[in-house]
Amino acid sequence: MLQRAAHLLRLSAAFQVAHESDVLELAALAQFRTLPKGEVVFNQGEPASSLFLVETGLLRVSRLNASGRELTLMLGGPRQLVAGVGAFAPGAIYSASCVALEDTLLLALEAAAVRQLTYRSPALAEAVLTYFARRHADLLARMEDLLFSDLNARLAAHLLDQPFSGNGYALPTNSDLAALLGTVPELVSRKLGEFYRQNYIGLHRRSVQILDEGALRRLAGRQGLY
Amino acid sequence: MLQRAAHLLRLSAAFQVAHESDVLELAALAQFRTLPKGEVVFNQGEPASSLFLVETGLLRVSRLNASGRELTLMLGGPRQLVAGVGAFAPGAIYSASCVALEDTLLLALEAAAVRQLTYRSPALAEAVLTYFARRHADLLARMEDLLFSDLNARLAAHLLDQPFSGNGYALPTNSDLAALLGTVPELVSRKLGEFYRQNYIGLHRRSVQILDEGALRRLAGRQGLY
DNA sequence: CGCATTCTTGATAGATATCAACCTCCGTGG
DNA sequence: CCACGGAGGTTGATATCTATCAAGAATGCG
Repeated sequence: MLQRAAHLLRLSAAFQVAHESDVLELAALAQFRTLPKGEVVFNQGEPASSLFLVETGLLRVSRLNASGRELTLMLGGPRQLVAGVGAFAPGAIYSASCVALEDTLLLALEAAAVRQLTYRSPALAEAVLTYFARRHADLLARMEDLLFSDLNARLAAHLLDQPFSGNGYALPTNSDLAALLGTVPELVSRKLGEFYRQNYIGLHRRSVQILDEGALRRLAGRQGLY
Repeated sequence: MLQRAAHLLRLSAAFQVAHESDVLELAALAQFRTLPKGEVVFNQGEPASSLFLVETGLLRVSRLNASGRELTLMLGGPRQLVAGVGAFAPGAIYSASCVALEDTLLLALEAAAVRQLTYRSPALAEAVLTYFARRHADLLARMEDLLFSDLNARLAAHLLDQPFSGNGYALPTNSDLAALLGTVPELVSRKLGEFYRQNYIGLHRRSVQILDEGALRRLAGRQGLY
């Protein structure tokens, strides 16, 4: 179990370059946990007691705003760290909520312990600081995208970024897509319909295939994000 | 000079809780620099060789997007750190540009040296990590605000957040305000006009006074940001 | 005083959000 | 096996907000 935890830690982008002894110390503090689909991992505003590394499954981190709209900040799949920044926040309060979108197996690390270890180990501090800086840059890019590109561009970019394994990408619900793209379900439905009618995509039973990649790239107008 | 640098470092939010010996080491690496108003400090995409601590004056950090719109990410006044996150970015590339909005006196710290020091000193690592986490949370709040509140709310919040020292807040140009609020100059002009006509604010020669704080708070619909 | 920048304002276009109605699909239980 | 119910999807009508373009007015600086 400890070996498995160490293995997962070594694979993660956040801890990748940390020293081996740090990895082992982290692994000793870690606990595997299984979550059924739909389970809440943490809620915005709660004390940030843990951070999480996904082994298998998928987590969604999102913020719910006052008027009921939801914005998905990140999807955490295998090897991804969730609540990494939150665990270092002053006051250590989660600034978003997290739910399992699928049955998920994850490694939970106690936030306070990780903080102490990180402060003391140069290699770990380097890994974590670099990870934070990257997340910051990603967030800036995302913000700019949400602010300055229109929904056609965001949806096109999202579709292009899906790994089209075999035949088609199974769409999440329109609500979920809307939360990812920063809009509402109705507009997702409309835009998907438009793309379909213009033969940019094939669409059958919530399974999408890209038919005209050039057109989508033109709409996206930039390198992929999401 | 070294004492002055150390003093400034101790006052900054980012390095505040660091150990005294770290402060002295940082101070030894630091150089004061004076910039005339309008001077470019760095440009997006350049190698991030330095980070900056403002002693007096004002810096603007902003991103210019493909279609020519500008978004101001932060204003760095006295005691504030600029490019702190960028200096730790993988590849160490500035992810935004920075200009002096006023004549500015700042302390320049060599990024590579700061990184090394930060990795090695637990107290400094803690200060910097905490600072990063706070910036991350701030950025999330800003993003949500730009996405989900309308311009009335953003402008009202901005006005409420100004320190109304004595009689009135001297507005920056409409372009500058637009970059702060994520919109275009014309709309800033219109909204300011509306607020004035409804007697929410007094407006004379680019100097604003709040006349109806309640109305502005209602528009803002939340605690201040900006 | 004249020039250049910025500000203001109207007209208009376009994108996004909202509300409501209806439809489709799918699983469940009678 | 079929009927039912509910969640999610689609679509139209409409409102609102934001952006754009262009012209003229105000302002400040040399």
